[in-house]
Amino acid sequence: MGIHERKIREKEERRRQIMEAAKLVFSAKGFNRATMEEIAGEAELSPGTLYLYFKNKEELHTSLSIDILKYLTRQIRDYVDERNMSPEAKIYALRDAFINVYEYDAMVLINLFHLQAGETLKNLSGEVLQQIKEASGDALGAITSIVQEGIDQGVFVDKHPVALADIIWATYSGVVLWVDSKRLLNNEKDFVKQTLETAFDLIVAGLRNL
Amino acid sequence: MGIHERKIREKEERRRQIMEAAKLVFSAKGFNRATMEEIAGEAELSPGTLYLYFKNKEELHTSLSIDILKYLTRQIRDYVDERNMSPEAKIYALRDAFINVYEYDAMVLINLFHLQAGETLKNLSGEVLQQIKEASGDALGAITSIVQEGIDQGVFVDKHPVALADIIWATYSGVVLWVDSKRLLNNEKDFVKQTLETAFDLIVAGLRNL
Amino acid sequence: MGIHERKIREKEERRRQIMEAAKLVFSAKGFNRATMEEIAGEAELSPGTLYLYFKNKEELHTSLSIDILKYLTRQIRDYVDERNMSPEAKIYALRDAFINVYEYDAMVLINLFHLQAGETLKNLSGEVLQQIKEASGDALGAITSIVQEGIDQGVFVDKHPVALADIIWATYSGVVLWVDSKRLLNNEKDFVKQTLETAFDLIVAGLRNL
Amino acid sequence: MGIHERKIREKEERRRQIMEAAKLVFSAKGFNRATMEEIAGEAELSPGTLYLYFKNKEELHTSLSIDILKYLTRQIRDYVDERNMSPEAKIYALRDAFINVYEYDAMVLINLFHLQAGETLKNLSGEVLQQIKEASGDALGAITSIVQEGIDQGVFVDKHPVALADIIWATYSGVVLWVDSKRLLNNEKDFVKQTLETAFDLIVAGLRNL
DNA sequence: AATGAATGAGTTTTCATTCAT
DNA sequence: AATGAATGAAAACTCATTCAT
Repeated sequence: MGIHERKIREKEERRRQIMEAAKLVFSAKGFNRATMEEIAGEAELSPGTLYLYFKNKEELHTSLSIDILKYLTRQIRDYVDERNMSPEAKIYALRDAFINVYEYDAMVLINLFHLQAGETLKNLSGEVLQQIKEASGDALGAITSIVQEGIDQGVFVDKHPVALADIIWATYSGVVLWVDSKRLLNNEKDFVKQTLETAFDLIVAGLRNL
Repeated sequence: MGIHERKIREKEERRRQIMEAAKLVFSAKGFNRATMEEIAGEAELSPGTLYLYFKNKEELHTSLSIDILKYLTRQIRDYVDERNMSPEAKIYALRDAFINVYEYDAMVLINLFHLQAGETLKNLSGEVLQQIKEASGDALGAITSIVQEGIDQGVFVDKHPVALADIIWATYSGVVLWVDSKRLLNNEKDFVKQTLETAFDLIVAGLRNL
Repeated sequence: MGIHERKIREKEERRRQIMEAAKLVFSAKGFNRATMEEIAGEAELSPGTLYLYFKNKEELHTSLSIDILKYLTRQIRDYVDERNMSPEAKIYALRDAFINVYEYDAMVLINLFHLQAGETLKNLSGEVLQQIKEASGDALGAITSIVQEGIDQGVFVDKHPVALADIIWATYSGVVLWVDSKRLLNNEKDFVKQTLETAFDLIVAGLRNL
Repeated sequence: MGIHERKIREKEERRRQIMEAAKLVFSAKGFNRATMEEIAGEAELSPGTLYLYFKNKEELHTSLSIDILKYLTRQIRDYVDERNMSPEAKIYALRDAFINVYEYDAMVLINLFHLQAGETLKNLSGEVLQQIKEASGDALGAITSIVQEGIDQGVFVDKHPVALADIIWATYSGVVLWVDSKRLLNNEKDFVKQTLETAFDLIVAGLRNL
């Protein structure tokens, strides 16, 4: 491995280190109350260094979301590309992908939906907005494909597949956020998994039997 | 009408006037970028006056949410209390209540879900938190009653009614937020109504046929 | 008693009522943290009414001080005008006047010395400044007379009587403020009386024996 | 000198620079009318920078007082520790320490007594209150030692030494404040030194001859 | 590459005072 | 005379970002 590769690798590591710190701080404080100084402290770096790796606070925040979106898309694609599955089984596989991603990094996923739901979106710079748009377009596209397949095979109700994908996505984000908020409001335990399972039973029954 | 009643009425009117202005500004800018000065300007009042009616910015913001939650609860209760309806029809009525409320004041509803989803919740004072908790407890309770009735009559799938109510609520908020975010991201038009209709078809089919 | 006299009497009563409330609030909060609204509340009047009796907050505060200064001056003069006392006895009588005034209304006296010591003095309007100047000039004058008499009779050390009066006054205010501050800092009990007694023993011994 | 020492030294210098500016502004305007912006301007720094060195306005103000209290305590201790002096001479030395400190920095000393006398004390945070308490405890303790020594040697009147120290301190602060206030009220010149000299003649005579 | 001290724009909130009723 | 709603100026403090070292 040449010196050049090592440099690149080190740089990537440093990026990770910052994102890891940012994840913790954003999760604990939310976007606005999180300070770059605290993130820097958490990453054991100085504030100035953060700006060598991320253009600004917003971009740092968004990178977390883009990351998880890409991870989610990869997971979904894996299932979609597997040929020998019924559309119905694929929806359940989608559900498992959702649950996996949630369990892989709940904090970042919640961050993503906060971003999607919140005022932050309004204030995003065009460039970053574009990135988010693409990444979420990919994820939605993957879901749409599954639904489309089911419709094509006559197994699913014949509605506009994009609308159905929207509903699936909305249910996913809605459940994650709502359970998180109930956790905060009532100190309830985390029951995202169970809720998603029931939700998908409903969805599948609906898709099939409508 | 005595002088006392008129005073009270005027005071109430002034409160409304401020909330109306706040609604516009919070919707346009989000909580953080909205300034009390701008709200005051919109209400054609001085900044100081706002503080005669609301303890602080947070409380002003939250009263909007509590208001819409109460309005929503009233709407739902109206349907629940009507006896001659099948549970299934009640779910559709619930859907219509949701759509009504959305169409009555989309901006405030989105605000509510932003609040519920967002970091704001973390920073709310105990007292206000309690109010929100109660108001959303009421709404959820109303939904749970409907579901319970359906289960009791053997029409709906026999799952924990609170979990089902959670899913309905999560779908509602998820759809509203997601469509809003697609509108922002892709300049798409508002299709909350259609999406909710399809979503409830799925939900009802699910509740019935599971 | 005519209607006119009653009106005047009522007016005077209302002034008292306000000053009584102001005393409590200024003592509890200090000049800056005390609000006109709180004083009004304490007096069971509306804020606007205060301005019918006092030009502004400052004047209301200062009236308290002028009042106690006048009361103090009257007390001192009573002793000075009594002929059959040795200068030494008069100094002790002065001490008793000081103690009396302190016990009569410690809060207002402390207020006076705060005013005298504090930044408030810098910001007083010319007119009010003049009033304070006169009132404290009167009190100091009375003290000076006593000292002068002692010097004239050859009983007291022959120093500039104004300087000696200053020292007596400074000791009085210093003791009152310092004991008050020790009370606040260390939750000690009020020992102004004892301290003043010892202080005057020292002063008298000094005036005589120097 | 290493780079680390230089940094520390620079930091200390910056602190001084801010305190110097604060001293000027607080003296001219008093605590409340002084603004952080003006202090920053005087120090040729930006407002934000002040907050890197002092938690808030109050702490900046109090550090001035704590500084002068420590300086005063050091001065007094110097005299107390000198063995070959009569208690009486020590009291005169104390007087000179008082005068020295006054002449060294009258403005800050007046500020200290304002703080001690004023409403500020009521609003101090616990931590700062503690610091002030300790610093003034030290100063009072040093004075008490001197008095104690005189009592032990039978030269001074046998009264409670703490009470005597209180009187000395009260006289000091009373004289400084009263002369300052006469200066403000009557445009008189500064005669703290003379007044303190006379005051201490009285005190010493009193301590000895009572 | 990393630092971290300095910046300074931006916002909430308070409260003495006024004035229409 | 009394009210009390409305005013609006004023100031502390925060924090993303820069840049000299």
